[in-house]
Amino acid sequence: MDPKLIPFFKAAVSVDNVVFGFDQTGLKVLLIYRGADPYRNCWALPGDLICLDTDLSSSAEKVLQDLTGLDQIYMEQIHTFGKVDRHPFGRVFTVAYFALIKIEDYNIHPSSWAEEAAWFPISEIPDLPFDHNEILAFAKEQIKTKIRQQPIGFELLPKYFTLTELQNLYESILETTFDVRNFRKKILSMDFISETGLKQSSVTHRPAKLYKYNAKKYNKLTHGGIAFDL
Amino acid sequence: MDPKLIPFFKAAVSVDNVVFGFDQTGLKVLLIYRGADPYRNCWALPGDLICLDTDLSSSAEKVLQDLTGLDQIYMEQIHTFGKVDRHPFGRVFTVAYFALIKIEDYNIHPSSWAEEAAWFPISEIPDLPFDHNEILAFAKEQIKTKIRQQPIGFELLPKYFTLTELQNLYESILETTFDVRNFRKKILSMDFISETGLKQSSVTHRPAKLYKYNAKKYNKLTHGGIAFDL
DNA sequence: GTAATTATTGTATTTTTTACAATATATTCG
DNA sequence: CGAATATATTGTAAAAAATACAATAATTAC
Repeated sequence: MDPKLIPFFKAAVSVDNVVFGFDQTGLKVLLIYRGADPYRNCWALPGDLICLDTDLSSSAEKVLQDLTGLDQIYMEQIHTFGKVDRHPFGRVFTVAYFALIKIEDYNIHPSSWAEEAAWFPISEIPDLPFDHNEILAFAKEQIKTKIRQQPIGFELLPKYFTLTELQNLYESILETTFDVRNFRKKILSMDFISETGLKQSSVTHRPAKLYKYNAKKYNKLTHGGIAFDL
Repeated sequence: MDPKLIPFFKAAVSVDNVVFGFDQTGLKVLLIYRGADPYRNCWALPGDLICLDTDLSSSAEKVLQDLTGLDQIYMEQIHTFGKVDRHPFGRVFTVAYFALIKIEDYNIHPSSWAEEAAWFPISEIPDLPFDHNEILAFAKEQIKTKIRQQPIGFELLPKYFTLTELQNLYESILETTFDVRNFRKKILSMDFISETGLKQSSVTHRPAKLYKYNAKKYNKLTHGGIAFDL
């Protein structure tokens, strides 16, 4: 390598994942308990340095899988953070991703140096190391924008869900409320969720119909240029 | 440094800027003619490796200024590209930014190793080195999305502009056409462009009124939760 | 003053959004 | 079995926004 180039090739790159989940009590974020320096014994976003023989997008998946066991997850890059002093060990740029998962469909297995993993309500996030609070705030804004424009909310719900659950999800993420009738009219008019014929069971009141998301119909719609917008 | 960490700290990070401009003939992108390896004597996006003592966002500005003389420009991060083999000299991650400028307000001064700088129509971009064509395609999509949701189009127009120019800008970027009456109604109803009292001069036909963008009004609007959307 | 060129404006129709409350279906308990 | 409880489901009228469509106005060049 040309000696002039050497000082440029001394950076590390990491990936930090903001994994969102949703249950009846609202939006959650997955944090791990760090069993490695720096910031050992802190809750933090699942993230790690990248091996330089692996593509960035593959690294994002690998980091998440190594720390939590999560595999084959919807992930999207959101932003790269690169303040000089953000990492105590040297110059580390971090690429943040967000992921959306159906909590009940996965067992989280903390591994590698992640000693624990747990879901934290979005409103009860502790102080996190590095610039992780900033990353999380960024991700939260991103998911708000995104969920209004693309049907990613379904990634957070079980395969079969009720319209009330769907509305709760939107209200929770967007921090607003919708009129029940208007919400249903709008969602159903978009025509990419369909009835399953099934109903809720083991509830102590009128059971709701179960619906499912129909990605094919959405794709057909968007190919015609129609945008999802709530 | 812990010996285990050494292999991670061998990456470089670069910034690549997609600078958009606009004139009567449409949307343009600023390219530079490379006078340095690799890909010497090629047109490419203005981009360079980052000095590791500088924050990422400052680096983006610095790289653009060093290569083109452009300073104090509206810039926004769009995506980070990190394929293993994207750079022949080693593992280089690149953070792409887009910038919007009023072509006539700036003189471009290619400097450092940029031998020339020139505006290329968006539809006539040559084959570019690295993954620059991919980056540009990404930026083009981004600007389409963004311009429909935030009043960034004004960054591309002179301080005083006609409604026809504004419409041409939107039609050019969104690759569509709007009805003249409806476009004007919508833009004016948003109430953040105002008449200047001035008119076009030295045109060989009825002169158009000149308008200006009023950022204060837009900010007042958005604080009330109203979104710009075209 | 006539031709050429672009700028500007209004209205009726359709579609979408909004606001608002009564009825339906299930379980539990007495 | 009936009443109480709890949530699910549905319709309509009014307001706002989007759309489709073409005639008139202001300037310069000849």
